[in-house]
Formats: sequence, structure tokens, C-alpha cells
Amino acid sequence: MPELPEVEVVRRGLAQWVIGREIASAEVLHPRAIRRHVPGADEFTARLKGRAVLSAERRGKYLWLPLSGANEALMAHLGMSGQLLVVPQDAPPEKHLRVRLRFADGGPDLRFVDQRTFGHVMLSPLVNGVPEPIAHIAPDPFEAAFDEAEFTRRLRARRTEIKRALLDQSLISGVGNIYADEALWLARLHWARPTETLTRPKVAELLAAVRTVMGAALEQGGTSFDSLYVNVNGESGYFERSLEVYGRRDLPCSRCGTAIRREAFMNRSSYSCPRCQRRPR
DNA sequence: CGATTAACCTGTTTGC
DNA sequence: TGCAAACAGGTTAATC
Repeated sequence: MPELPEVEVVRRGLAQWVIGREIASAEVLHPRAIRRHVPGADEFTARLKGRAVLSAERRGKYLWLPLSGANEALMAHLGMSGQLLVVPQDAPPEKHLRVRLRFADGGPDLRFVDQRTFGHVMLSPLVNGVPEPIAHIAPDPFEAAFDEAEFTRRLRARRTEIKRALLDQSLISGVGNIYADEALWLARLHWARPTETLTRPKVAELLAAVRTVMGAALEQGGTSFDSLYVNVNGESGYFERSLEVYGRRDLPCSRCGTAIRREAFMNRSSYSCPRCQRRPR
């Protein structure tokens, strides 16, 4: 479940259901799910056994569970189709079950299910409270560590299009294709607008739009078009009905009535209003 | 150095 | 109806 609001929904579910519990065993059912855990599956499972989950953390689209016994965490990225599900021990294995954690209390499992296998889990040391592999990721706009002045300076120094910059996790994390389009619509910016032409106030407006859109999505449990995007209990969020442009090709813009357009962008799609979001010349 | 593209997967939808 | 192409919310490694 990709972008920040959906990942935060999962984090909250993990906080509710797995904090304080001791891992009895781990099972890797597909090696690709732990491809970034260099020591391999056997070492992964051996190192998890007997550890307790201390908390549930997130930065951008990354999640991690700090563990007892050493300064390290079980980190996860959901990729395009990953799910972390809390399900009864005796529930049948999901079709795309990749990693399974059982707990010493006999309560529900934590299962990593991932159809497309772009997601992954791994164990990694914590450096200043953040998993070492994601040290290069910028803070997300809901973190206290997010530095707005620094973000503005770096964004305006870029020589690229604004949407590319929004999707660059080393500049600002947590924003993906849906919320980039939604925030650009709210700020009345075309995705191809050169970053160096944005004034400081316009950047501030865009950042406020990012926070508004993702905050509203979070309140509704995230965006779900199908059963791939669910919380730890398998339930979908309701933000799809609040989307203004994403997936709304040929439907009227709620501000001006003009038909929303879809354009190819970076091997994917960009949705925008031709009237509210004028293409830069 | 920064910017851009190709590649990694499976399943579903679209168009001929 | 069948089949192939296009498409799906992400990141990384490689190339320019």
C-alpha cells in the first residue's frame, strides 16, 4: 500500500496489534521478499526469534519495528502491492504470502503479503533512530524533522519538472503518484512546471497542499481502488471518493467543470485540469 | 554531480 | 470470444 497515508494507516495498525509481543518464529516463503536482507533467509529468521516488538515507526513510505535486544529493527517497504496483515494463526495462507511471523502469545500472526514482489522486509541497524538503508531518504512533511526552508531551497535549486521533484524521496518523502497529482491540482500547478521558476510563496503553497491532501486522506483511512490497498485488518480506506483528478480522465473538474486530462509521464500517468493547471511554455 | 531511463514482478483492464 | 498490449499507488541500478 504505497503512499504516506496508506503506510501510516498500516503503522497505526501495527502499533495497536504487535507492540509488546514476542516473536516466536519467522518463516520466509519467497526469497525475493528478503532480497535486500543480505545475510539471507536463515539468518533473518534466526535473528528474529525471541525478539519483542518495541514500537512501530515510519518515515515516508518506509515502516519499521524496533526490536528488543539490540539497536535494530524489522523494516518494511510495501512497494506497489505489499500488505502487512494481522490475521489469526490458523487462517489459511494467502495466495501471495511471502513472510510470516508467529508470536509467543499464540495471538494473531503478522503476515507480509505481496502480489508483485516489489516490496521487501529486512533487519537493519538503527542509526539515530532510523534504519541504516534509508538514511538517504528525506523526512516526510508530517515529521518534526522536516525542514521547510531547506526543502524550499533544494527544490528551487533543482533543474527539473515539479512532479519529478515531488516524487523524489531524497527531497521529500511519502509523496507518490496519486497525492502528487492531487496536491498539484490544489496548488494549480502543471506537473511539467520547471522547479527553478517557482517562487518561495508558491513552494509554500504547494507544500501546504501536500499536507492538506495527505492529511485528509489519512483521516479517511487512505485511498483504495481495490483489495490490494488495505489496513492490517484487510479493510479499505475511503479517500478514493475525495480524489479531484487522479483516475478521473474526462470527468469534470470540481472547480471549473473542464474535463480532466490524462497524460503519459515517467512511464505512468498524470492527471490534471487543462484550465486550472496551465502547461508552462 | 544531477537528471533520466530501464528493469524488477503479477494480475487486471483495454482495445483490436 | 480471444488474445496481446497497456496499465497499476514504487524504488533501484545503470547510463548520460
